[in-house]
Amino acid sequence: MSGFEKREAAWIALNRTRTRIFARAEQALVAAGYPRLHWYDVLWELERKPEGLRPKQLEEQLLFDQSSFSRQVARMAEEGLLTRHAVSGDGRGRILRITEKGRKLRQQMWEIYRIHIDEGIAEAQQSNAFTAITELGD
Amino acid sequence: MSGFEKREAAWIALNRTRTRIFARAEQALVAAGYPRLHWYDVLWELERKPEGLRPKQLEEQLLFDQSSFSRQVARMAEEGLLTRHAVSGDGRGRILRITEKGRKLRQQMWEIYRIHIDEGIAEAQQSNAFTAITELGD
DNA sequence: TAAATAAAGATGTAAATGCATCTATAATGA
DNA sequence: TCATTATAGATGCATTTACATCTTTATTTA
Repeated sequence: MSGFEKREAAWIALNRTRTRIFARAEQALVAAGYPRLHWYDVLWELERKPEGLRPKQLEEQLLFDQSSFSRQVARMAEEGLLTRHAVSGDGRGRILRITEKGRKLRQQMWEIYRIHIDEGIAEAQQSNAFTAITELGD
Repeated sequence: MSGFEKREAAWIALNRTRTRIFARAEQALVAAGYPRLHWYDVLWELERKPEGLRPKQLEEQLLFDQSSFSRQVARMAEEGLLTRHAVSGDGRGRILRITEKGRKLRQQMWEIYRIHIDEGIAEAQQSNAFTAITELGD
């Protein structure tokens, strides 16, 4: 197997595992009446930075489209999950901060999300989905 | 590190790597005037099954939403990438088959996609993104 | 410093998505 | 066999996405 073929096999395993876990977790979250994982990701990044983050930073971190994210932020603010503040020293910018409601929601979502991470990774491991990754060599 | 913490770390690495490669590949495909990867995936599955596949099978395989996929298939058929045939013995069903145009497009998309797989997996490897996966234990 | 350029974020609009529901056919079972 | 239930796929409709563009403020440069 060539280097590229190994990397290709690793990609397939990676992508499959990720897609399966992601789909199951989202299904469970929606079934429980919670938002989807791209909202979770924003809440999590904001929770780790109590001083707040600018939309631009989050877009780059999470690889989100700028305009879609602008509206996502507006929706999340409407739901009371985060607040948008003016930035001292840059009149163009905003600082996003998570709210208590946002923290609580993230925690509740995590209780569901974690189950699917745990089960999904264990399942991938048991079915040897990761051998393509461990056999990449160096 | 507990078993769960290890699996959680593996998930984070997995998800990050997948997201990065996926985003870069899609960006490159769109920039080159090609469709996105969920079209690619359908073309690829169909190319591997010359006898054709039913929408239901593809939905399950690729974890697509039924109604969205129904319309995606219609768009792909409009573009001449696949054909929809009646199924003998089941008046409800359809059989999807890739066309020559579909095969050609998949090949062209692959030439771009493969670069990002190769680079992205190599990069992840070099930055030790996979140690969380190799250290999962047994 | 004034003009030109860049950067951050918002918004108009067309297309895509996803839930609920519908239609048509198949399978089940009383 | 006829009525009930299940399955495959399509569609109405409201929401979300993403490209292009716009507005506002900041930075650069002539």
